[in-house]
Amino acid sequence: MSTLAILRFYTVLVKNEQAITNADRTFFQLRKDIVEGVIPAGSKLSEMELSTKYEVSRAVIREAINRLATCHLVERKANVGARVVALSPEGLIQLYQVREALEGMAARLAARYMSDEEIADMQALLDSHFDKVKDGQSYYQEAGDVDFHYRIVTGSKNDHLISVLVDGLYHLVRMYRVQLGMAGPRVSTAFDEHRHIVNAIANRDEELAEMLMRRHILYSKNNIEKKLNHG
Amino acid sequence: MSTLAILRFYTVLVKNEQAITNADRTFFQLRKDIVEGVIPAGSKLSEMELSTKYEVSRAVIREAINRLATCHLVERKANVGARVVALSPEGLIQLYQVREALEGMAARLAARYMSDEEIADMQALLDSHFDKVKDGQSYYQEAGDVDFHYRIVTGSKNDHLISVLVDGLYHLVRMYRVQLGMAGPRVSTAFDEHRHIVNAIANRDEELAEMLMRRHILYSKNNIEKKLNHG
DNA sequence: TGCACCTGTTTTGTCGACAATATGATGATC
DNA sequence: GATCATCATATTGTCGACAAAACAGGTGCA
Repeated sequence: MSTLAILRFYTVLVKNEQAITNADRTFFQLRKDIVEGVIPAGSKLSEMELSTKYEVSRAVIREAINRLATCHLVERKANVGARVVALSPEGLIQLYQVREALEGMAARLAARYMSDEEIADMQALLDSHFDKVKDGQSYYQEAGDVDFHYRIVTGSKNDHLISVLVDGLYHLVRMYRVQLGMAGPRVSTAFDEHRHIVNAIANRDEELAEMLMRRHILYSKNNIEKKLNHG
Repeated sequence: MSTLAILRFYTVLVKNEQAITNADRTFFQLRKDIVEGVIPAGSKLSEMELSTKYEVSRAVIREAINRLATCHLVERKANVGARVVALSPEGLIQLYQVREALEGMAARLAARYMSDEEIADMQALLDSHFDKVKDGQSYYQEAGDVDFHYRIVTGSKNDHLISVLVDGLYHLVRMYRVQLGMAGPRVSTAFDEHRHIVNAIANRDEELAEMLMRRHILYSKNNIEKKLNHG
């Protein structure tokens, strides 16, 4: 995955997040460093060390770490401290199991609740992605994929779904992608799957939309598992 | 719902939680008070006020409030403070949409991963519930329902699923049940549904287990909606 | 050698005080 | 009378210091 794609991804995912307090900024920075592996997976987070490194008080670090714990990016133990989560094949499988359930439901609800305008926008987005993919600019695929999934999830109009996925699981997904280095390909096939899902949503076919989304994520999981085993 | 059932519920849900730090205790207490309406839904949480009331420092209260925010029981705004979530028909519907997705997947995974012994235990549990329901001790139904769902979720062996549901959504579900006063009935029908789900799991029929669980939750949602509108 | 215990050090948990921001009331201006 | 600016108040954000708990190293004993 190119640096440009990473940047674009971040822009998409973080577009509505703005840091107000110092704790916000520290949280965002820490999250970025963990996801991108600057702080290694499985390593211990020392409050003192981080407070000197990021030039804020321990209270701010503690708040940031607590928020990281809510995204499941770190795990805290009382009187012991916090560790960055470890990446494992089992963890990846569990992550995709939850994605399948939640994003499947998101697609169903998107078919029910998205406005005609939102659907049209998403179709236009897909068209522009198609042009780029056709032109060989496949490095946009990662960002395009994220953009697509992001729109479906927000289209569900379900606050729980949105927050669990966007604030939580997606960062973990990205952490796996970046650190275990899976950029795809699966470009063209995934693109067709996106197209089919949007069509189902446009037809207001909830059942099909959910089924196609679940398959899409299942395929994606299988693809990643294959890479993990053979690569 | 009787006080006994409430107590039993809590025992089940909280059985593996033990308070280590002061923040733990305060968090549990605050969560209890919010779920049971001692602190009213939609009300503002003042850090100073709570710190005097619960006799701990503001830092402890802040940590507790942060954890409440991760369960979606309160919402924080920077430089403004935290409010207890408001209960609304829309919120209830969204909550059950997510439950349907997650617990459906949990049932599927339970059919895949639960050991024969765990399944046998669950069948025995259901038998004992059946005896009690038959004897007219229907006040155990609520606790029995919770116990059943809890076992399915943990049976999925999926840490994300477990934490999102057990640490998060279930408390919100309980908050709706307690404060909008829905104790059932639906006792006997729900019981049959439980039986069918366990049978599907015992047969290792993932597809059926998920479908039945989703219907079970959907029925439950419809039942509650009906109560909200007509009662 | 292996295990238990004690002790000094390090790290986390908790506290009270100060700084920065929002809130609400008061008054001025159109 | 309504709207906006200003200021006092109250609340949250941040900090540094102390208390309590875990950790590591060494010592004594079986």
